[in-house]
Amino acid sequence: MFEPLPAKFDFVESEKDVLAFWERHGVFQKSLDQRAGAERFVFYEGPPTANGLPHPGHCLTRAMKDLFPRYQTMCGKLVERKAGWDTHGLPVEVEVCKELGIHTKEEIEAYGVEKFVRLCIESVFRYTRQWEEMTKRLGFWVNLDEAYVTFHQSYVESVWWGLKTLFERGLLYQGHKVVWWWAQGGTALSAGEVGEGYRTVDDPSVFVKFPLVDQEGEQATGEEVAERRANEVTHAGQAATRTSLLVWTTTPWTLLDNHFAAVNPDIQYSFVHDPVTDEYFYVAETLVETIAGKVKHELVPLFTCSGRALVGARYIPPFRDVHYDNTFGTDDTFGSVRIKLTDGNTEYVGWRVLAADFVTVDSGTGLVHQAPAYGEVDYDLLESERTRFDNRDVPLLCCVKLDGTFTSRVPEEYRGRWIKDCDKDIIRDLRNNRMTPWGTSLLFHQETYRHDYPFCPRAEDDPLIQYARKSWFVRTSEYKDEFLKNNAGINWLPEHIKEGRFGDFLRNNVDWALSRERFWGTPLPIWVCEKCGKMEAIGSLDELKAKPGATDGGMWERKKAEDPALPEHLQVHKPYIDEWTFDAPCCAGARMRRVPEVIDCWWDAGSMPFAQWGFPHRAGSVEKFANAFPANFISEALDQTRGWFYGLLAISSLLFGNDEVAEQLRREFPHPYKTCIVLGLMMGEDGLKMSKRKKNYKEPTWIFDHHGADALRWFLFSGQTPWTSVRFQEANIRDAHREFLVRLYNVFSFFNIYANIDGFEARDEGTEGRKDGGNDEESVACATGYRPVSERGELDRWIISELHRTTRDVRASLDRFENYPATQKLNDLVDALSNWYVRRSRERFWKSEKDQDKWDAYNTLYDVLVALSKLIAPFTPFFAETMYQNLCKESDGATKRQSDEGGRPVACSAGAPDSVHLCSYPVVDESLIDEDLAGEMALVRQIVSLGRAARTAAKLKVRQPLALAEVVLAKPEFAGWLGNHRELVAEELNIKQIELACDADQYVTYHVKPNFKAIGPKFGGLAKQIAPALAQMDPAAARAALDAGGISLKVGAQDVRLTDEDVEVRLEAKPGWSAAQGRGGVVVVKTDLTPELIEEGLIRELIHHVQQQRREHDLAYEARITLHIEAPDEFAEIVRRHAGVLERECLAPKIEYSLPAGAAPLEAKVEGHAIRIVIATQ
RNA sequence: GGGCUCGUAGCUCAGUUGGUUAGAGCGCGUCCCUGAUAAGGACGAGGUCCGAGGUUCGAAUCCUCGCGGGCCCA
Repeated sequence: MFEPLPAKFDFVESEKDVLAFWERHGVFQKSLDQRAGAERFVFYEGPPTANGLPHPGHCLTRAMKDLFPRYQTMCGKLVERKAGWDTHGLPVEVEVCKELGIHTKEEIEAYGVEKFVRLCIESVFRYTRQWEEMTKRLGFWVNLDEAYVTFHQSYVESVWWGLKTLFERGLLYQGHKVVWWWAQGGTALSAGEVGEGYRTVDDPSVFVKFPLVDQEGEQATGEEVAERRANEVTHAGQAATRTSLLVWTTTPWTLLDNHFAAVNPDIQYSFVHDPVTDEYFYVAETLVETIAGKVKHELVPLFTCSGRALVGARYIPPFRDVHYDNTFGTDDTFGSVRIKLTDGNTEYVGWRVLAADFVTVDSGTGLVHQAPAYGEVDYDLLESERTRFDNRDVPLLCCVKLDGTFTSRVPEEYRGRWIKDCDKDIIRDLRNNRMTPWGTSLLFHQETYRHDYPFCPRAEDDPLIQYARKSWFVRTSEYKDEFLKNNAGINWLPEHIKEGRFGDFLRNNVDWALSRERFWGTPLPIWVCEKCGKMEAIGSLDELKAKPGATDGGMWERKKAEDPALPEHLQVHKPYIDEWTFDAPCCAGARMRRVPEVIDCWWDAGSMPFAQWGFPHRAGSVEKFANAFPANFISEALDQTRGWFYGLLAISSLLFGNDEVAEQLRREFPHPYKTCIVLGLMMGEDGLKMSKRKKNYKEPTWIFDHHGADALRWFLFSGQTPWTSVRFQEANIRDAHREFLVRLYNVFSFFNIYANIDGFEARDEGTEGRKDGGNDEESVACATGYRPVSERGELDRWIISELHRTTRDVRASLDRFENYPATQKLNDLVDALSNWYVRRSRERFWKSEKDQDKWDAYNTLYDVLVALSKLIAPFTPFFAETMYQNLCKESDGATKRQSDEGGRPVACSAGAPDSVHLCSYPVVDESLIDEDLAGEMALVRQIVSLGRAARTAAKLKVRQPLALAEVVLAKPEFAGWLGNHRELVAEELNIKQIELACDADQYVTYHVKPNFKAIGPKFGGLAKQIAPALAQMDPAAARAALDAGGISLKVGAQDVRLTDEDVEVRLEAKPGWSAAQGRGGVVVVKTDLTPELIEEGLIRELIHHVQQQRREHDLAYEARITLHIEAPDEFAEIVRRHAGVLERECLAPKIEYSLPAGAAPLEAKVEGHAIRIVIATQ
């Protein structure tokens, strides 16, 4: 007996029961215990940033993270799944600030960093709870109880360990980074914030002369330079000394810190004469006319040279006086100082021309003023220039203070003023006061320029400026090649990420800007000597405390005493950690103090492979890490490419990619992940980003309550490839659910109903079991009427074969981490099961005899359903469990029947696992796959489909029996196949006889068409001409030739011989026949109706009405009835003749030809006969 | 502005190493079935595979350019 299924199955409610069942029996834990000691399949959880509520996109990520671990577990692997939470960073601070109604750093400090940080911790916990609920309800099995948390002391100390290692290897250094700086607020803004603040504004646009320094006496370097200088003299003679670079900028205030001018080495520059002032300029050749147009007078081009010929040229900057001091301990100008290069030569530190690829001729002059403190590309250029010098000694020129005002270094009129306010005065200065050595104004031209420029989103009137800040970096660029090598071995899905987005990012690697001038993050573990600046990295709190003279002044103890609830983890956070100082080893009496910065929280997340275990400080962490490194599989959405995916790879390559690593941890690339599935971003219903405000998606909890977790999961897995950026559509969830789960449920329910009616038992001790010859062990099949598949009928063998074909395909797909094709195969199997196997087998289940054929049907359907429950378990774990429990377990938990891995039954006493998730994933038994049978059945299904189309065309409904259909097959070998299944086709189409037409010329015309896939490679250019040549042949002759071994053709001058595989015979129905055509052939239906056929049709109609009545009366399926019928004599006569059919079909052993008194009859018209029916139970 | 990616039926999406009737589900139309039943099924209509060039015997598929959407970075 199987637990009867409710009339209305509630997927949502049943999922809650399943959740409780898993909880009660600790199934997740059992699934791990069961694999203790087994080979591991390592999974890393990318910690969600817990600063917002989860949305359906997060469900996709978590569903994917669940699917493959479940599958691998069922395949016998040990798959530990440690949850994690990303808890640090600006988003958390912003959230807290919103609640407090503050936003600047000063305001936070005024509020109190201690109080602020405690609010951050609380904020993090509030959201993790929502995430945990979603995680559980979705069925994502992950160990939440032992989740790693990035703010935990052990985690922070692991990160410190990594940073200390890198510091000691010289890979962690302090430098500058150009950020978008909000001067009035005194803080840098994140990219997101900057993006919000762009506005269109008019800025000054100035064209300024940078007079070239007479380089007489200097040695021109390179032929191109020498040629240029010779050309100058040729064209300008002595006047060549009156030459300037023409430079363009929209930020005049940055001119005070001009350091270089940049040209593109690969574009052409013109040397032009300005007849108005009688001086000479260099500008990009393509811009000469534009610029001449601006000043409304001619500029005469004299010769051109490449940018390369200008590189190295020295010039006088407009504000040379600003840096005209003893920066280098000399009294000379900045521009005439030469310092040592790494190659032993010397070079000027500034005010010369550099080559830079980023220079374009889109606007300006093709010569770009460089102020590295105020522009990212400018700064990068300085950085790359610095690598040429010993000690990278080139200074950064910066005469602007943090608050956006000029320092005292600049001319008096600008001192202390807001830089943007100075633009006008600077321009006036350039026009009126600042002159070239030959006495012309430095300002060549001035206008306004309309462009987008960012403002502070919190203070609309404050323009942001690019500004270089001191910052800590990890020298990742030195490991670029290692990164690329590592990446080369990673299995990326989709593949293009590897060389595309991710590969590009790696190839353009720049040093990781690690530090953040914020409060809530992992503190940078660098302590600095207050006297000499010597630095030291610390790897753990214990290490810190053990330092000579280490103390925090008793702060922690005091605070802890004040409030015992103070979380211990805060010991390693600001502001507490900042109190710790210790004796400087370098300078007597000096203390070591921590730098103020915290680090980028992406670094936290990227340290997760080792930090999740507290490596290397915690007991046992080294083993744990070694056991789970690298990961077989990770998966996150596309936006993580430069976030987590990069962080993991970079940190792992830096820390574990070299020979110094302990042998236990040494791994070949790739690490720390071998396969990475990159998910598409989920869009809202309107195709835009999901937004809580716009309500363009449904909350996960809403989906769970209305459709269920399985429905959502199946939609996510089967709706599209996972890297598609899918539009969230609620209707699609409902559809996916109906198409697959409801259909499967219907089959399951069908089995449940009839198995119980017929008393089919998976465990039937009353039936003598029989040995299973395929199993070595003393295994016994003990289901009702069990016999091996090979002895069962064709339909049974077919569906079992389909089951194993599907199993093979699904396993292959999942082994490749491809869920989408796997779901399609499963869908096909359920379709085949429901719409062919069950439909074709219904009679076998319904008939009253309990014969072998019936038991075969039950055993077959049972086996397929049990296997399906396991096959779908990783995808839809809830419904899989429901099916499994019902099919395989008594309600008391006893075992019904167990199969071994090959699907062969073993002794009942073996005991089935308690949960489908403790079972092994079905394995393929190749011996049960019959490819020929599969092909035949596919053809039969197609022929049936064509037959139905033909009937539809003739307007003959299936209830009306027909005498004959002719099937004309495209390929002769099909005939043998179809011949075996004639009865099946006949029955399905309700046509008495199916003929295979050999000579079918009366119904169809033949076409012989080339098979391009075959003839293309064979004949190349000739292929195109073969098609018309074939078409001209007499099709009959062509077919005859084919049978004789091949067609010989003359194509042009060439003789061509085509064999069987080179051509395809197509059929087309002739007009006038009720026929349908497909690739397999043509089906022609004889439409003549005989009186006998019409009579049968009438009976079918009658049966239809009787069955309708049974249903209306809600009769039990097996209830016997008496049929009362009142009909015209000729109709009653027909009924009498077919009483046997009625008895069988309607379970109506007794037929009365009068109506009982009092009953309200059904009145119907059957093909013109008015009849009245009453049914009564017996 | 740069990089990556996508553009296929009314909608949401597949489309295997380039091969000649380009698929699925939903929706729509016509109909069937009714012992799985507040289900199920059949058949049909619907496509210049974003546009333009190119490579090739052959292009939805490869290349170039353009248009439009998305993401990341400026």
